[in-house]
Amino acid sequence: MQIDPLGNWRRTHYTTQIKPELDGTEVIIFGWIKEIRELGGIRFLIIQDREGNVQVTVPRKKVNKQVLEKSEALQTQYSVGVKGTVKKTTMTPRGVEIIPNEIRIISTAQHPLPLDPTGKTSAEIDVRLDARVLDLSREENIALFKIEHATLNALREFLTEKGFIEIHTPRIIATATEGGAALFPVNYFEQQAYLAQSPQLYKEQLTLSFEKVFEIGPFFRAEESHTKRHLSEFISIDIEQAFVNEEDVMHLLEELIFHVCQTVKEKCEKELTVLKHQVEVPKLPFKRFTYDEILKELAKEDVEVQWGEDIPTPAYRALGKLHPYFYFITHWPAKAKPFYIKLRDNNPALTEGFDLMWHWTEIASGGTRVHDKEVLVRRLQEQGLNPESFKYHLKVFDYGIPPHAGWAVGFERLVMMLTGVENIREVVLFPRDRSRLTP
RNA sequence: GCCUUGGUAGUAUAGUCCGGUCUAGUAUAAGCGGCUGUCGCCCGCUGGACCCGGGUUCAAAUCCCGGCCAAGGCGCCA
Repeated sequence: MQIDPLGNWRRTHYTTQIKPELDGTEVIIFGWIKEIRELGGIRFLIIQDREGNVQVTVPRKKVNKQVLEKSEALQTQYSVGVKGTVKKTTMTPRGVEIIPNEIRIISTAQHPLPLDPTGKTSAEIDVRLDARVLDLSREENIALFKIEHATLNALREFLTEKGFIEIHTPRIIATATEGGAALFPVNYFEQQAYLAQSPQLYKEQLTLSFEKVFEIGPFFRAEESHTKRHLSEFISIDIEQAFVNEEDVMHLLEELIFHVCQTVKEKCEKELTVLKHQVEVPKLPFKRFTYDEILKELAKEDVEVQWGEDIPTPAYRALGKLHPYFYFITHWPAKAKPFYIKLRDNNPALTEGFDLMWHWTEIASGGTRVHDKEVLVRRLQEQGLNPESFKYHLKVFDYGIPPHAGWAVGFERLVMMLTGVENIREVVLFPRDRSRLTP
């Protein structure tokens, strides 16, 4: 197969910009052959680019020899450039087609492809992830990741508007930041290091200088999880703010969720249609339930949870049926929250920590933090952690650390909510989980 | 890590319970041919598969054992 050079051809229009008003105009489009419908005397080519697709019509007896030969050599997934004349027509759904004057085959594809290029036969997630780049070229996936892009923009726009400064904390760390989740070890020259599980301690420290900070970035958990909502590498949206408490950051969080839902609903109408999904803009304020209230509700559903323990997944599923929307769970017991979460002044058995739930999935978690060094040391010990391992963190508390609060949102889980996708691996370009390290 | 289910052409599936006309069916993708208005085009033809190893049996895709792989659930965790 002779490959044509790109040469001096440059795209004049995306496929979606080909409109009936351009009737008679010569255009150059680039894209991939998604379908070929051959009717003998006439051949229809569906060319897809990242914006959509358009039909190129090749009437055998009316086109030149070059076009005829090239169109006969085409196979699905070939990358092509088409220079042609836009023709207004009533015979396509879009009301336009392109009659080619010249076709360049820029890149070929080896058949059989690992996935059905037309998408008529859908493949399983494992097969799709093995051929991920090809999978990502499906219009559903392009739509999905455009929504992710819009979500990220909306997040940054909102937090920046609220006066937060974007930061980047280290991914390579010396010790476990907060206990809890397992870490991936890394060889750091002659030292043992780990991949960060969260920016928690760093972002808290930075409230001393920048007061209001946020970070959007990947973190790593070496957990054995095998579920539709866990990854070994995931994106966390973290904020931390000085001189505020739990209530303030919960308010900020619900406003952020509202803003993101509204923005995506407005700006991604086309993408949501492709995904056959609707974003519901939630009503403010979100409902708030205390841990005790949740336990009582669960008891009514015959789901018993030992007071002080975390809520097990089946119990969350039951909760999701009772509350199919966003809601906060507050007043968590001290035992169920990490050492840096502040205990309530009037009842030290409870914390000023909260979770944001969407149906049965935990979307975010946060709270007021401990900013008293002595309390922090005591809390570390109570949770079986060695204060010596946290000496660099604790030192910062001698420099005038302000009272502060913050939260972290699981970005992929937020995107799942926005797109209606049920497997977290679908919303990650190249997901990492317990058994997947490639591609 | 534990539990459950599964592994059949490139993809998705039927067949597996109850072993034998299974020479393994179908759809889609691919190749060839036909067709001038398709839009999941249509029609005809062609090629393409039982995860690996062992066992039981006259006979194994099918039953048994071991392994590998996957999906999902649980725990962990966000």
